[in-house]
Amino acid sequence: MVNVMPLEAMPVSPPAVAAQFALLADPLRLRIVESLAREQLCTCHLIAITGAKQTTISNHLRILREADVVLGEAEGRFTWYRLAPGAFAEGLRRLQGITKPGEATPRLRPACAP
Amino acid sequence: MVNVMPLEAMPVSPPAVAAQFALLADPLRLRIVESLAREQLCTCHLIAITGAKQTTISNHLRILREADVVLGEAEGRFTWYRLAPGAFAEGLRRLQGITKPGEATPRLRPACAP
DNA sequence: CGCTGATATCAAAGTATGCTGATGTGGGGT
DNA sequence: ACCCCACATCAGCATACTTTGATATCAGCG
Repeated sequence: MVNVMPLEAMPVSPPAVAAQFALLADPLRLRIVESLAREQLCTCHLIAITGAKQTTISNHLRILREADVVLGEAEGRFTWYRLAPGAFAEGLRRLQGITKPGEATPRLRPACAP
Repeated sequence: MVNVMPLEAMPVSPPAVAAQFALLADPLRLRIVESLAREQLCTCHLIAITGAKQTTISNHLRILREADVVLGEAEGRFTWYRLAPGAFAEGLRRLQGITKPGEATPRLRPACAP
């Protein structure tokens, strides 16, 4: 038996989720992701939007591509990028779990007897 | 005139939001935050839960404290930590904006005429 | 067919980040 | 008063990350 748990129910280990947040932890990469969430764009657009150098943009796009959160489709001389479906879904779920409680956090255990 | 925009409506610049995601970008820090989202804990609990060294935990708690996402309350020899109210709220909003569309991303502009 | 523009890749450099060991502090129990 | 425990701080090290300039690729156009 390898794994009978449905994908959605399978817990994602902290390292994997942290890696998703790490993708959003850079200001420039965050702007790229937020831009691609609105519309498809090619590299040159992102260069114009962000004001960053071509090499820098290309680098971040590779990072996002290798993390499977953006998809690049070569079309002639251009490469159109868009957000991968379901990208950051797990990160969103975890963040909702963190923020949700809202109420005062309970103190469930006595001081220091792990 | 200085600023008449209500706090909730004021846009948060990418660097500030990226900094929030950066707090969650480390696996250990993510575990700490998720633990504190459930219940108040003191340093020794987090040491036991995570298996990390005291110094490491203390370091991350200082980072989280200085970012105003956790609150520490000294009580005798112990320091009880809890998530600050409203912590990561802006990060959550931005992530919802990124994930929300769901549908296929439109291609709004022509190739490269910024 | 050679040139230009869009983009990817690579190596170098500077900076930031996390972990660790040593050390300081301060409360509580004996 | 003394000692132990919970916790914080600091400096050093190793590693990872971002940016940049140089260079390669590759499609379309004259």
